[in-house]
Amino acid sequence: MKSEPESRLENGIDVRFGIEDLKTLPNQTSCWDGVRNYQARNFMRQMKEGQLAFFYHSNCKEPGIVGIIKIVRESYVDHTQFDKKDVHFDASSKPENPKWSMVDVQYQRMMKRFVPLSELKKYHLQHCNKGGPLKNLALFIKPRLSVQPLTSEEFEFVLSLEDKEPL
DNA sequence: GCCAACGTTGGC
DNA sequence: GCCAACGTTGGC
Repeated sequence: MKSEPESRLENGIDVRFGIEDLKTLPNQTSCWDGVRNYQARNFMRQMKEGQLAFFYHSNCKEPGIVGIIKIVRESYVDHTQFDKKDVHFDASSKPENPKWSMVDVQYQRMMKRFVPLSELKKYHLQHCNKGGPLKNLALFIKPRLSVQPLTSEEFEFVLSLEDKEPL
């Protein structure tokens, strides 16, 4: 799940939400609002309580995976779509038939070390040539998707990188 | 700031 | 249903 850790104004509103921001919230829990892409929404709708996800920092100096979060509430209506003052207000969505959903996530822990996009990319290229778990990682196959799935094999491999030396 | 790789919109 | 024009994401 991607989010921007650096302050940036969108319609005069700061859209920053890094893992440090999640940590400071009550229960270290937050709704994952503002997703306005159907594929990303559908992936969130498939999420089950208790599942883990990587927290990915995007659109920043050092993009990559910073930590692990857990789905603590399954998909429900994203209220920000009806809020005219919200950055992600959607005039085309009606309360009787809401378009957008969100889940709640809770901070679990930081990665033992930051796993940068550049490193994931190296493994991806390696695996495309010689075969390996990151061959079809959605991060590269479906760029620009803010919520994307990993197979358990992909998840375990990425997780194992925190115990390896940076590539 | 640039721009590639998408997704969305809307005319026809 | 096609597709041109436009908007967004996000790395660089």
